[in-house]
Amino acid sequence: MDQLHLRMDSLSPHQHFYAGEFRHSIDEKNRITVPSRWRRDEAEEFILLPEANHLFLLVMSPEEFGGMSSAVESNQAVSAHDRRIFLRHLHSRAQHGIADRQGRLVLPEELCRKIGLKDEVALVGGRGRFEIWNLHRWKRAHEEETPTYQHVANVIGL
Amino acid sequence: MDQLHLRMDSLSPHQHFYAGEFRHSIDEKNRITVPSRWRRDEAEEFILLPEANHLFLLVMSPEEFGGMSSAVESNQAVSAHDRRIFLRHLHSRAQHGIADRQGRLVLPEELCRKIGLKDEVALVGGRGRFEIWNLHRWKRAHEEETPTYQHVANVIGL
DNA sequence: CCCACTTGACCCCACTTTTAACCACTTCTC
DNA sequence: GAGAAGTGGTTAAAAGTGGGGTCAAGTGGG
Repeated sequence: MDQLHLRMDSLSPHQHFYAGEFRHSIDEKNRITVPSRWRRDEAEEFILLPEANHLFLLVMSPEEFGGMSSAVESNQAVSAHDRRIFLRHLHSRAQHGIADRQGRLVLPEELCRKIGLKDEVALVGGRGRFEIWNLHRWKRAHEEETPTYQHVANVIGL
Repeated sequence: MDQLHLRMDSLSPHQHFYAGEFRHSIDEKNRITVPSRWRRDEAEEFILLPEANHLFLLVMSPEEFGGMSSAVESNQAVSAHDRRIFLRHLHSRAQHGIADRQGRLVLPEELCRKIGLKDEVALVGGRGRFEIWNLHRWKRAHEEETPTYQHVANVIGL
């Protein structure tokens, strides 16, 4: 199983970097502006992937997602059965998202409800992907619960 | 035969994937609308392949099916006899399906009955193909499998 | 063997709902 | 102060859905 971890970490060497943390508001139509520094071209396309227990929303490029998918698919450390199940979950949880010309991403209603994205949210940079958190939850995880965050971070490999 | 499964999982040389899970209704004429994001071009042609024990219906492009077929054919890990049997099953189970101009796919009556596709169904994305499930069965399967997903997900770092 | 009738597939039209494109204004940054 | 970034709201287009009409293939009877 450790090989899987290694594989995911090393998959896209050319990966785009999203640096920093932004606090934006999400409007009544569940739109959120992607920070201008994180945009690459107009009419940008993203894949939205809620974290397993709806702690935050992962946002990445389709290429990144494709790489993730094929990394799982070709990983021989896990049984074929488990890979099938996992791939099904991965793809079924993922959603398409397209930014408008103002650089805003429209998030599905259901996703926002489950993750608790309303009013103020935090956009947290990462490698190849960034995360959208409920602001209060982010503050808690980041500032107050640093050890727990550290632990999660280690698992995630940030 | 397990090697064959392995092989089928790892083919898809092209990167096209269907992201997300849609809950649509199937009408009285057994028509189901393919989500617009999943459509490639007008008058689209699909291959319908019921899963071995009628758990769900696999839908894919003819090219994908061709690739699947030839991958089985050229797999040297399985005896020629087994390959012949498997190929015969594969081709006998497969059916043609064409979408109308509204993007709806008409499913054969018998297939719907066997798989239990009526009223509400779930369209589950995948790599190079998507699946059509009876909604209740999908919910059950999805929830039951979650622990396994959690396990793998933690390792991968989602 | 041909004709009439039945059945079912397919195509198109009309309506409803959802989505995304666009415009205008405010705020922030340099 | 100017330009870029972010926000709010309206409008137009596309997606989804239901139903009806038409044509073709299949079937049975004369």
